[in-house]
Amino acid sequence: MHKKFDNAEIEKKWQAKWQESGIHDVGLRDNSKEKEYVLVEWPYPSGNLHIGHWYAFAVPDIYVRYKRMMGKQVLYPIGFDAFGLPAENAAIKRNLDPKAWTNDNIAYMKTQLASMGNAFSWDKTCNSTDPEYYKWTQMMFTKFFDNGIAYRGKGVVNWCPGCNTVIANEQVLVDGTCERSGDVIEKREMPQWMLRITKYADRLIDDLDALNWPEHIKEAQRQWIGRSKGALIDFKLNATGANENDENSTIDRTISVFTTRPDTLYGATYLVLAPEHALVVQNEANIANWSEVASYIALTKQKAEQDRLDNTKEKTGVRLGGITATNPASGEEIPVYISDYVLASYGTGAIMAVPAHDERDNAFAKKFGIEIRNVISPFDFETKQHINWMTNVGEDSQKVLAEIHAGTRIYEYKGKLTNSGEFNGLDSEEVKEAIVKKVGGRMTSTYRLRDWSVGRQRYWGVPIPIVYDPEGKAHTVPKKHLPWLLPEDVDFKPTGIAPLAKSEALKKRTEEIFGQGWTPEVETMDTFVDSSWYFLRYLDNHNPNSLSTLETQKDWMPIDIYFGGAEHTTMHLLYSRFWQKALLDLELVSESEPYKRRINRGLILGPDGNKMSKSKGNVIDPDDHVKTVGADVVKMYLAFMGPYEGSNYPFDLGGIAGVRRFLERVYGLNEHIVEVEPKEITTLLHKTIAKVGKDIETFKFNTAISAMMILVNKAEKTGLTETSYDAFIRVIAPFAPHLSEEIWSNLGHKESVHMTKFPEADYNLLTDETITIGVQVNGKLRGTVNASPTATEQEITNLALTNKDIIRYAIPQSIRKVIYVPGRILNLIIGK
RNA sequence: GCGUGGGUGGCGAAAUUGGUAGACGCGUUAGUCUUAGGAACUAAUAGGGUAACCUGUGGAGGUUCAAGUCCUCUCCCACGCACCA
Repeated sequence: MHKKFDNAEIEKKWQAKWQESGIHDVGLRDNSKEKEYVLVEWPYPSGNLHIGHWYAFAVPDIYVRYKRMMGKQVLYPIGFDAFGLPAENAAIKRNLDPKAWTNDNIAYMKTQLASMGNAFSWDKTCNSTDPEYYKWTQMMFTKFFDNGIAYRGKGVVNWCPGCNTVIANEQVLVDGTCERSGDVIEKREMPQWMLRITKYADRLIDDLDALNWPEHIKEAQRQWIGRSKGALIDFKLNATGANENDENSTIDRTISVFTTRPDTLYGATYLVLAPEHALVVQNEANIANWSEVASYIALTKQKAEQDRLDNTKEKTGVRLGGITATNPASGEEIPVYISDYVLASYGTGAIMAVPAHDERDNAFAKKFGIEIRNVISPFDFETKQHINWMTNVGEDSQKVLAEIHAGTRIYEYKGKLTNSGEFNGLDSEEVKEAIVKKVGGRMTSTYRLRDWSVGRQRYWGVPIPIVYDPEGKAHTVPKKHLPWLLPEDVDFKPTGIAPLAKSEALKKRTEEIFGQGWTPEVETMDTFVDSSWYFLRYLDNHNPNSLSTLETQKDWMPIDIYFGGAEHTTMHLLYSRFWQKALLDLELVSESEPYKRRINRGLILGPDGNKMSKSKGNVIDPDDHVKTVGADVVKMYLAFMGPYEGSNYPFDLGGIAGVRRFLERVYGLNEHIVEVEPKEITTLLHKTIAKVGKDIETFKFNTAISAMMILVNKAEKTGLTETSYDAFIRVIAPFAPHLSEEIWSNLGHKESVHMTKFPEADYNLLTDETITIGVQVNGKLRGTVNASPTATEQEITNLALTNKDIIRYAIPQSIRKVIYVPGRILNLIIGK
């Protein structure tokens, strides 16, 4: 029976009562309860909540409420990651104060968040733009600086010549132009504040093993860090031009390359340098075709890294005229090229190219007519055996082998060395170190991961707490001067110099504190810094003396479960893990890993199947739906759409009415209360309790809801006892917190339903009296039989053979074999 | 291009992890009730076929008594790729 309910009224009433009684606050530590720290990624206050925020916060709230009803003390905080580009852009565009814009947004979003009715721990909240928050961000930065983790390095940025400033990747259009000025963006190397995350690369990979994360997330992190083991090998450079014998020649006579395949050294028939490689510019005088080289370098600066690495595109490059290198193994003189498929940021920015055994080198060598020399053979000449995969090649293996030996087919695997002097016939894996030793190289690892560039030439961020003495040496701002406040007398319109450089107040403050001639750092921090430690501040958000005490951390850390978006898999998650480890080394935290468990939620797409974005105009505003159908319905519908951890769902409001109907039925179920209910209802109730609990633990809220629907459908027909209804309301309470509270109170309870215990399933009540078993004949389903769960194979077979659907296919005499899977299926095999 | 995930009815999905494919919900169709319905209730609903049956989980092969699930190859889609957060 449907019974309409006034969602607006119910929500208002209970939200007020919850707030008044403070039942969602965590309060002080309760030693009688186990702790559970549930973290959701804090939002950027962009202006208003969209449906993605609901998905991100309201659905995990089911888990939070369930855990509380299971007797845990649960921390479920929320805050705002409020520094960032959008505030600054809004400020530039509409001439607003970024601080006011941000604070207005936060205030509005807080009221919207309250309308969700989540069990947020509002007593533990924070905001990255609050000086009481960012003073700790600055304190940690100064510690990092003192310990060599933060340093002044060099990084590549997007430079817009039109705006005369650095611009974000986001502001670069696909064609490589600036979204604001339309100018072609140039890659420019500039001095940058960096954090030495690469020093932690091995720990970041190795510590993944112990984490209870989905394997795919761990793997994505491993790939992102990209550890590869190989060798550094020096090649001698020769200038064959006029300057060769010049004492004053600036030529650097060796170049170091990184390779994962030192075993192929004899096959290195040329070298390739990244166009940005320092040696190229330094050797201008030795390079015969300098103008050609220079124009190629200029062209490279306009290319995105992704395009440079695109293997489907034709390789380009320029040979350095007048320069050669000596292969340290074979002693041969080989040509040197520059090409954009080699990146300055990876390895040493230079490679030895082995075109017979590397696809990219092969494509390049073919285009430039360079010798391709086979040095690894998949054929063992001694034993006359093909090695591993060769035996599986569908083609004529003799032909394939001949092609490999002739250098007309690439072979990228291990094998036996050939054309490699004294190493011929040896195993490619075993010979690596010997070759490296012969040429005076060394084994090492390199990483795809680069140090984290944290400085930004922007206004709306945490000021980097560094000042420079009159000699230009950097010093940290002492702790007593923190927070090192963001000045407000700033014009942040882009003019080519950092906004903070225009602040008189900052300049004056610096001189007053440190003395004449001292100048402030004018860069602010990347916002990923703020979100690298916020979960620590939640724990101790009012503490003026510590970012978070070790005692508090020991209570709550590591985070039991971290819900977030897949887009943060590599960057945010890696940065914050690094931050935690860096803090551990400084003895500021108690744990080496911040997140015990991580779940990436699916992505809610716009109705058109694209990612929601304001520019595409496909953003769904949840407020209207909350008004018409209610917060419980919106929340439950989102939970019902599909598994939480999973794929992407185009948001379609069509189904929301079904959830509303369901809740109306739940509300009307009190009209079906009976003195005695059928046993099957009791069984079903206990099955539902067990299933809902299990599904919440595994974030399959969708099937939990479907199980509750099945129970309600049944109970409406047969009736249920008040005890059962009472239990069911507690089961649904985490999903529909407002309505369940209303029903609970109507049932005469004084205490909040959310303060009660989640029901326990009685395992004695879980077994059905009869089960249905599918009967197959030769693997095809031909009928079903009903039997007791304890029936034997013989009894089931006998039943099947009296069933006329089945007997048509399988007469007893024809049965050759019987396969019985208890409680599931019976397969009768007939025939010869 | 590289990395990660995914492809099952008209739609969102489920499938006890190798065992009755499509639970649950939306939508649709027919009927009931109603002054009325964009309400509620009842029934049907993967496709083909009058039926018996046959076909069916992106595609092609394979393993198995049995494949959405395992193996090989392949096509397509989404997300991330370091200054958006």
